[in-house]
Amino acid sequence: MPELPEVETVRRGLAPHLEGQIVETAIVRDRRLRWPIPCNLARLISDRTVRSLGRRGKYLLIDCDGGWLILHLGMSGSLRLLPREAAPGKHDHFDLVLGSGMAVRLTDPRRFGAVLWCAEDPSGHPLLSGLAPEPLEAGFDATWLHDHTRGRSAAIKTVLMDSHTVVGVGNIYASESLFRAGINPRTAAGRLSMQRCQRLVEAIRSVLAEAIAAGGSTLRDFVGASGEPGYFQQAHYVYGRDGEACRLCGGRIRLLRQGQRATYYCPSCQRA
DNA sequence: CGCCAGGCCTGCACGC
DNA sequence: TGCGTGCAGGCCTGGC
Repeated sequence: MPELPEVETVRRGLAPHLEGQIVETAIVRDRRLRWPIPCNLARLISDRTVRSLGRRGKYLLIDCDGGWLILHLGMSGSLRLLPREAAPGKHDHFDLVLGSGMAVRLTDPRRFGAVLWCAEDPSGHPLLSGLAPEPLEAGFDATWLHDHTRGRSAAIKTVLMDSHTVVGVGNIYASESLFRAGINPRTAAGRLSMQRCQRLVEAIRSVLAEAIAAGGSTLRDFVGASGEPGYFQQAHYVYGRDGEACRLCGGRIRLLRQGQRATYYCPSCQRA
């Protein structure tokens, strides 16, 4: 479920509870995630101190002072902070038990998430080394997007969701960003002008930044027993609004299928 | 029951 | 033959 704003919200919510904490141990209840959780993870991570909680794309990176824990939430993952003795539920596959008496618990019904250990700087890890720039950092700009898309006939919506183009833009924010930029999702990526690349970069940045800001309002509930952190309501312009009226022009929002993923767009506001 | 779901890696087929 | 490219498959459970 989580896209970049949700992952960033989780990061911000957890960071103050993790940084400086000793990891007493890790509890693995079900290793079968996207890749198996390493058997020896508890031994690798026990007694280390968390230096910082970072993020690269949708990956959370826990710097454990001599090793990094890489977390990914997949489609259905969530992390909660709760008392370490709290009884685990059916899909609570992993706990990081902290010296504070709390635990960070991974819940993931579909098990598309990941918990991996990396002994070296994870920027060189195979999963991270080829990733595109961060959308909210300087490396992602119109020049990059323009250069990166030259000669490509694939639809811009598909290209946006490719982590070699920009990280963190999932299905929801791809549709929302293209709407904000006024670009039809089927437009061939290679045919976007520099000006339209500029508009799209700005749209992606603002959509993500607003979603993160909205997520911030849920942080106060992060430690709550009922908390489902990382999920927050956002007023979408197109996503999930098939057949409804466009908030700008009143026309019908349409549903399209691209690469087996749903794309929502307004045919009159978004031109090729 | 079938279909759908916010991710993302892998492998295959294709065209140059 | 080798590359870039673009699909489709696969991993899972839960909800409608």
